[in-house]
Amino acid sequence: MPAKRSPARRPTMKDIARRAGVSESAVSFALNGRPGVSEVTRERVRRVAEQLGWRPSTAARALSGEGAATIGFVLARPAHTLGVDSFLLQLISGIQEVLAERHLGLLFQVVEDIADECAVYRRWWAEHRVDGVLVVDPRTEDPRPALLDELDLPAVVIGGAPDERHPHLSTVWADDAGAMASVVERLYGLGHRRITHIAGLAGLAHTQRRIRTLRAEAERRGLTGVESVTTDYSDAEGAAVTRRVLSSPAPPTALIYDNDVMALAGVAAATELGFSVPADVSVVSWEDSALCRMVKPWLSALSRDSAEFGRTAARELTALLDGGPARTVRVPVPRLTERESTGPARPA
Amino acid sequence: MPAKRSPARRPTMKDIARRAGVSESAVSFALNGRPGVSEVTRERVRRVAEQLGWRPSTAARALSGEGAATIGFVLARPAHTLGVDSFLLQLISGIQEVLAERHLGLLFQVVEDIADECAVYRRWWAEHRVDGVLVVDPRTEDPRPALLDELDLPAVVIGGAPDERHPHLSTVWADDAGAMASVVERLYGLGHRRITHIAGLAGLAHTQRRIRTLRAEAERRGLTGVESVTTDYSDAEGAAVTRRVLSSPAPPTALIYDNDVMALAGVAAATELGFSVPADVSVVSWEDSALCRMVKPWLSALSRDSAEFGRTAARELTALLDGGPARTVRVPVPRLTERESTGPARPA
DNA sequence: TTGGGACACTCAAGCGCTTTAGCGATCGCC
DNA sequence: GGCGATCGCTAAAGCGCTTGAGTGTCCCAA
Repeated sequence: MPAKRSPARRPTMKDIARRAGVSESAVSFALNGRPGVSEVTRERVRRVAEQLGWRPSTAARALSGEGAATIGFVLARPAHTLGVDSFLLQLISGIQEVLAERHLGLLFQVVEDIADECAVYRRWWAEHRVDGVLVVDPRTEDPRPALLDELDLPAVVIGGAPDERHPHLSTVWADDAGAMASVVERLYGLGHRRITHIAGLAGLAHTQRRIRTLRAEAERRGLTGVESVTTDYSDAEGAAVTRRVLSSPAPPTALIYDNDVMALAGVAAATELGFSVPADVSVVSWEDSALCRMVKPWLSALSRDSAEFGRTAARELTALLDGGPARTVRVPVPRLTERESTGPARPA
Repeated sequence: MPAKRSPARRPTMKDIARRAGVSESAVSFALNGRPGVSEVTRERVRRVAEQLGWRPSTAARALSGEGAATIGFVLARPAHTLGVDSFLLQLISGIQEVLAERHLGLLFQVVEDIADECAVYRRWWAEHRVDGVLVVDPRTEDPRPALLDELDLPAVVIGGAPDERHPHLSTVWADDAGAMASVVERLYGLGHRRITHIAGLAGLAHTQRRIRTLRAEAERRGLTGVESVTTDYSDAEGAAVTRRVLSSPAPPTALIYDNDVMALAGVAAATELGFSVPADVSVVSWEDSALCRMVKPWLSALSRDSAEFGRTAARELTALLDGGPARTVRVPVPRLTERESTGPARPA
């Protein structure tokens, strides 16, 4: 009978203390860079710890009031919506980069809706699981800021507009309004007068910002054939809306899609209807990813650095954890990368 | 001066004990469904706990030897590779579904390479952070199983082939070999004799399985114009390889791509070279996602239920955590969904 | 009537770490 | 040379929970 594998035991501070010939407290002081031990002892303790491969137990740390060294990230999207999303993974990898440096863990959860998301925050808080959270997809009517405020859970909202009512939350956002204005400006310059914006989820704050800006820009120029249509971001709805608006008596000559997936589906739908891109209709994707260069014509798109977005958000959160003040930081305005899907409007 | 917000305090078992007029241990017994308290006391304690909104502190639990109620997931991929991957998010959402039921957290980390991944496992283990891990992208020469064995960390390998050398690991896998055989069978039936397989990363176990099977199937049929080319899964390499093989003197009449992104890029590249799909060349994508129906022609693809894959893996892991035996489970063979990108080979 | 369980519960130790209080020894200072 | 301050360290409590070892009560069999 084979001897039961002796599972490697994790060394504790007690082991270090014994080996170094000091008390546990001395070890704690030494390892945490606190005063109370001499330099030579500190060095010795450090060496022993290193040698033993010691790592602090997060559980013990958390229990003695040090925090869980973990930050939380909840994604409230129905599972099937998660298909192809370049933004998200990029964002997460950016977040990770920053968190990893500080040895902070990322607790990740996917839930169905905002109510579930709130429940998760409550649970995490009660379970002592996270020190702070990153909030995505801020809504127009959003219960989360108030909740996080109540729980006193440090948080940064990704993609939200600044919100005075919750001074404890940091916000990292891109200037959608500015980007939308510049896109309209450009399309207008190309001669486009009828523009349809195939937007994302109606409840999202940035969707509303884009819609409002589009309307304002249209009014400013006296355009009447401009509208926004909200969708669920799926290729199916993107295609459906495209077909609908292009079949109307006075179809738009330019389409702005709130993500790359819909833009792609939209181009396919337009082509099927006999519209040529960009000769008959110009297309702009509000998300630049590999997808945009995977179809002909290449899609003109608003590009932003999603990973950097994530890094910025994570940095703000760590600043908050370090006791810094809540801030609102704006990442660079997404820029329009013009490729092949945009061109001059066909003269009426 | 506004009163400092009194941060809500989390109730502890002591609070419950006081309110219910029993000892802490009684509370523990009651709440954990252990014998030692009467039904009426148990019920009373439960009510008080509920009322107070109590949740066990994972930190305390973990410290008293109960495990961290968390499972780990490391993704070893260079950040820029993470662009568009439908499989991954689906997989994760499937995993979540199962873990959420059991209130298990998912600690997620993105790293650069396998060495880093191993370091993360060691750290998590030493820090008491996770009870088990899910391993993806198994390699042919993979240091991870041995490490996890050494650390005695329950783990399930996703997408690996069964491995007798590590009887403590569970494995969840799809039968790539069978799927590849069926694809070759079908293409052969359509008259294709020269087939190129644009594979993924050479180091991945399933890449090798597919390559081996393709070679075997070709030999069995006496085909000589069959080869596999490994890539990094990116659209760029997918397109480049496509251009190269289609420019050769005897170009293949069928292309099998190891993911949807490359298939898409491949179709675009082929079209640019003047090849018509499927008239001149058939295309199969080894991944079915919304992408495959977003371009014309619609891509024929191997479909599998990635979310279910994730659920299965998570279930195996929880079984392992519950003390169950390591197992090897096979998810259904991916099936070829024929759409518009495959057709009869043009007669020589 | 009494001894022995079974039951319902309490006590206290312990998980690995932080932190406050305290205790000798050394040091500076007038 | 005596005093308090400082230094380097130890002892011990506490974080919230689990758990094995009691303790007291009640009931039944002998």
